[in-house]
Amino acid sequence: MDYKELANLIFPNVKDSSYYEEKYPERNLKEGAMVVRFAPSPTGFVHIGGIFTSVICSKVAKQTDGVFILRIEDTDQKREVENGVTGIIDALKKFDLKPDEGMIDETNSFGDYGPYKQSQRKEIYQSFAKKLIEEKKAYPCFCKQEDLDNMRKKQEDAKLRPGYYGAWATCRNLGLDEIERRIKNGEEYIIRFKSPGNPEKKIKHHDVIKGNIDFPENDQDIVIIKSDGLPTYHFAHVVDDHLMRTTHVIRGDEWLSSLPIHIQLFQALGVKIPKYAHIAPIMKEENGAKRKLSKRKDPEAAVEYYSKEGIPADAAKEYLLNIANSNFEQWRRQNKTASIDEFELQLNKMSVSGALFDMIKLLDISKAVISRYSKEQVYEMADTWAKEYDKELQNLLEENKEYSLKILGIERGNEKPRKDIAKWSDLKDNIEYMYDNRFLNNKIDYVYQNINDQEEINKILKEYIENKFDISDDKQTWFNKIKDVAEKFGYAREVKEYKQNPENYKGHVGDVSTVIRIALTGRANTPDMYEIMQVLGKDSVNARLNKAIS
RNA sequence: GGCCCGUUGGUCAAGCGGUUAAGACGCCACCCUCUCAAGGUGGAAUCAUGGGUUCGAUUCCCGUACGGGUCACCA
Repeated sequence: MDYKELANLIFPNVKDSSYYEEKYPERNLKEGAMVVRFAPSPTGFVHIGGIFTSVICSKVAKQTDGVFILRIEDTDQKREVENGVTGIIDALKKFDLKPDEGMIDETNSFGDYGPYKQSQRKEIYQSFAKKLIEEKKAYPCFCKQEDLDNMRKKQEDAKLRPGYYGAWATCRNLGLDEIERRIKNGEEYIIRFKSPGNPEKKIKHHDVIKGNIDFPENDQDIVIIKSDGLPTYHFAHVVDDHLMRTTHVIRGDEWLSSLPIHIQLFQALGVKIPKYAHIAPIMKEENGAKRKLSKRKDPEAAVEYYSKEGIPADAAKEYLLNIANSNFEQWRRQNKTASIDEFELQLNKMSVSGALFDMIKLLDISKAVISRYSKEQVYEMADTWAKEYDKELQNLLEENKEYSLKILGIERGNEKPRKDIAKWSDLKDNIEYMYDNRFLNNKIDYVYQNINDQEEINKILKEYIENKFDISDDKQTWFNKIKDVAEKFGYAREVKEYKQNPENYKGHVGDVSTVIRIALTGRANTPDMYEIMQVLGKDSVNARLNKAIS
């Protein structure tokens, strides 16, 4: 028996690796085009870090006329969750991240380099594992978990580096006959890579984000094919990214330390090593300590959170882009209405260490993003959100769409649009009082401010509604009339006038307009009152002020 | 513990041997103003630490401290 026969004994029915090399040829792309992939596991929880990686991948692919692949890494069937792939696809859709190749549902994909789900690529991995066995670069290992545990214990007791390497790699030296006998005997085994590494030697690596890093060579005989026939991450990564002709592996930096393994595997296969960009995770501060955003502890780690709160996907993306390249903010200031597609992301400008997640900053960005939307866009997005999360808001918006649009249009589209909505869940409180059927039928708790004598208030409101208010006034006339009311009752027409000689007046026009505002809306702070009256209309203004008087 | 990586205001961060150490969020004050939001102006606030190298270190080197990652038939 020789190694070729051994390889045949282990993988009798797989194609030669050259078949796959031909099937998935070098891509014919223009110079500098980047082929990248987002490769999550379908474990049932889409982490914002995944969206972060995807945003970066998709951006970089688009910028270079490259390819953005969605590959599903489901080689661990124990952790897999039902509809996990669908969850990932839906999450990407929500953020408008469109892969150029990859999975489109639980089992189907599009693109010429598929399948894009690792469990469907079993034979491919086995083909390459077979090649390694033939070349004596991999071997079957019969060690049981128990054997490995014992070995580890001995190593620990002797204060040695743990692991399956060198002299500890007992199955490495098994004779062919023994291997054959044990396999034919039905013993369970896995395939290990026979590492040629020497930890005394260093390998040099240049990471696109992290820069130059030197590692000791790997000497662990890592598992490449598990007992269920599926590959481990390390092997799947190398085979897939080679066959998919990935140019840049963009992934979380928790992978950085296994890089020596990956490089070794690429070399053993005799194929080109892609460039790597290891991104730092998004962190969270807790009791003074930094840690990765955790799916168990931090609601904002879940993509679901953003949907629930009604934070627009655009806002989350801008925030993420801002974490990725801090010059994004500057670009945004100079290109206020441009699509983020026009921003050029640079991988090598990304931070080497993880940024703390800052909800306040996100919300600030979100306010700016929403302020740029047209009233129609706001309507559509808010309504879509409300359908799922807030029926009451949905009713409000839909019972009179034209009217709702008018409300949403207040102070929108100006030079300096309002920035008071950070998320759709804020909206109801922002617009609710504008609807007569709510406002007029509900009991309103008027909390007046500087002027709070009810008689005085009634005098002001009556004067205004009976003698002054005219819906057809232009803004200047409208405001002059409020000043008239102020003057009539002993309040300064101008705030400045009052501030100079406060003893001459009971107050100023601002106090008077506040009375009207509160009577009109039930609140002290609102957008521009003139616009509000215009939207409400004559009858509503009348009814509201009269309601406040009585 | 071994191996990697990192440390500039409260946060995100520019910076690449000589700078008054940008900018943004947040905070404070003022201005604008019919309220609020926005906007404008200004302010407080930073180079972890000890040694080198250098005419000169935030920047380069070494140590220390602190933080992060990783050491599976998980990805």
